[in-house]
Amino acid sequence: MTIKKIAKLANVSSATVSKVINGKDKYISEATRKRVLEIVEREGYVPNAVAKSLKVKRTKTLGIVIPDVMNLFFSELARGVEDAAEKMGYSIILCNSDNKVSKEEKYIQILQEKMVDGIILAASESSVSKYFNKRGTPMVLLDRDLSVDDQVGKITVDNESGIYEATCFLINKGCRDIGYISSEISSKISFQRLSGYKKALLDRGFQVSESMIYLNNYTIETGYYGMLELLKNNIRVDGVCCGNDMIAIGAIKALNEKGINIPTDVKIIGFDDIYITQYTEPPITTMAQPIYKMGEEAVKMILSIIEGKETELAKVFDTKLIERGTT
Amino acid sequence: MTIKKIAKLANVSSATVSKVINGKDKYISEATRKRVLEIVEREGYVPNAVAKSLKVKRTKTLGIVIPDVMNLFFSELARGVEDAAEKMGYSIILCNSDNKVSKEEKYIQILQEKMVDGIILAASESSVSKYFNKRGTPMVLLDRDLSVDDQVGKITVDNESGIYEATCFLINKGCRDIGYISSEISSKISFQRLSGYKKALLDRGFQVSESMIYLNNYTIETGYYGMLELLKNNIRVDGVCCGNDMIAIGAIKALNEKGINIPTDVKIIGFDDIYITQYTEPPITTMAQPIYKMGEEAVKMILSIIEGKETELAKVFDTKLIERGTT
DNA sequence: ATTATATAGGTAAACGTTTACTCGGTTAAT
DNA sequence: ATTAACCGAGTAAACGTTTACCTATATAAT
Repeated sequence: MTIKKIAKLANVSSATVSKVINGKDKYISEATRKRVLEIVEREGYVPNAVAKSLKVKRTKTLGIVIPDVMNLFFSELARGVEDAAEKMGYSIILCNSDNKVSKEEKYIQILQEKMVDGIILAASESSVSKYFNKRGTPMVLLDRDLSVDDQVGKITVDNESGIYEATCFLINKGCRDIGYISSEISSKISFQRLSGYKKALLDRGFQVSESMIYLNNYTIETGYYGMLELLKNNIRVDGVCCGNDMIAIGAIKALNEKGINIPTDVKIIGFDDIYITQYTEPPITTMAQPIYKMGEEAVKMILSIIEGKETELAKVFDTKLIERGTT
Repeated sequence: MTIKKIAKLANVSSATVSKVINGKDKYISEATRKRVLEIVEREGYVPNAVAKSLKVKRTKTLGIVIPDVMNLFFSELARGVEDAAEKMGYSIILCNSDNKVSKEEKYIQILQEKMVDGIILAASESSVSKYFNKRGTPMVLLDRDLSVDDQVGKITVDNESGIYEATCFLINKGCRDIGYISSEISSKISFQRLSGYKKALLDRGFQVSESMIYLNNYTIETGYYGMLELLKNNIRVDGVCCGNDMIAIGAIKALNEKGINIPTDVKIIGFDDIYITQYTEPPITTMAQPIYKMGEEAVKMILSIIEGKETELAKVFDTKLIERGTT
């Protein structure tokens, strides 16, 4: 069923059908309007959005590329994006980059070919600055900052001060030998977080010891092996600041296995506040990012760019301490 | 940049450009092929997939509608789907139904308008059988079975025998008072699971007590409050079979709070084997579904339907016991 | 010498919409 | 009575591809 066939059945032109379907029926009589609508209903007509998109040069579709939906942080981000997009009449194409620049680039190309109206990118850690935005598709960087020369929006969180506060919190709780487990500093956020940890230590009169720092990935495994490593290399460690909550989960597992009590013997603080942290044993104290909200903001920002509105291209959120059982 | 402009620059027809871009260059001289390709590269030409789709009536896009990506079960399903789709050159549009038929229907309509080549649906629990598949878009039901009259593919797991085995396992481990916490039986899977639990009890000479059964949702909260309820209503309970892993997580939290030891005092078994189960404290014993694989199979099946191949329209996987710390 | 086949490429319609523009007719204003 | 404004609807081009079909030349086969 096409608009033309509907038109024939209703004895009107395809223009008329188009108008009534799209509610541009100011100059359509109530009689024809009803008749057309009835036939549309009766015939089970489904509008062809791709034909429409070709004409109006707009797909009402957004692309989102994230490292991995199975990661709770990104699934919440994705959910925030999807919900906000849906409210505004947009669909989203989901792409998992696995933190690989090659996949990321490939996806961005495909999204541009599919003529998405905008791309929301949680860049892989080793992402380079330059994107061939050949089509000039509007883009906003989410969570992961990138020094990019194109005009792109940015939604971030203050990582350095977040980890700074987290570390200070551990110190205030009485920790004296505080370790740090996180990802390699191949990305800006990783650098900023490590920097926050070191700064806090120094500001409070502690020393930074490389044996107290374990860097690998933002994964549970890193937390697990990192904790083991810290325990092996140091006579004592009574607190550890984790680069994110996944790492905290892994660290807790390692401590549990070693029979080390949390929080009595060692205190743990995470970062992100993914929703599972409230259900672990013990529940994890963490520096919360407004994850879902950031997803929402990303679509607000990109829609604003798409609509050509005057837009503030950078929005940085604050983190917030959520104290639970691991401190 | 369009194919026509490229054609002009290369002094060939748009047909020729199209042919070289799509590799249908059997009858194109090496010279023109190179020239066209160079100009394409130089001009940063990006093919317009929506124009192509309109012509070839195929979008290389699949729709997936699931209750919620933030749920680890569905995010793994989604990941399996996305990976398999990507390998076959397909993109996916992600839709969260929140378990609501209204959203589900709305999304299916939109997906059809966007002319996706197929729809993979993890139906909401109260989904009704009939879908207005006006366009006749190929469809496969994933995880959630539905008695549907249209010709749709189905990927499922043997729920009844899965829970049956889980319950038997608890019995074999010495449990005598086994509770069951799960979702309302508003869906086929919920019915089958409850049925498996009851059957196991009866087959082994136990009685089914309604006070030992708590039904609500497939959520952590249900597990938490359900466990509390079971404890309140029964003199003793030494084992509980959970309708899924989220419920198990909630139940464990409740037990931990009550200072009841797992697995000594009460044993817990979950269902699904979402990846977080290995990292909880204690790690959760569960009946595993091949979640990721089921996602992959769903796209294999739908592509096979799309390509008009002779296809077995039902695939049911077995569950597998994974013994960990809660039993 | 004729015919067949392979090579290289062009023409133009079609995919299903939207929309600027046109065209009568009716009503209201001058 | 003329003009202006409003109604209701139709015409046809355009969006960017693909592809069936056509043309023309060169080579090979009979």
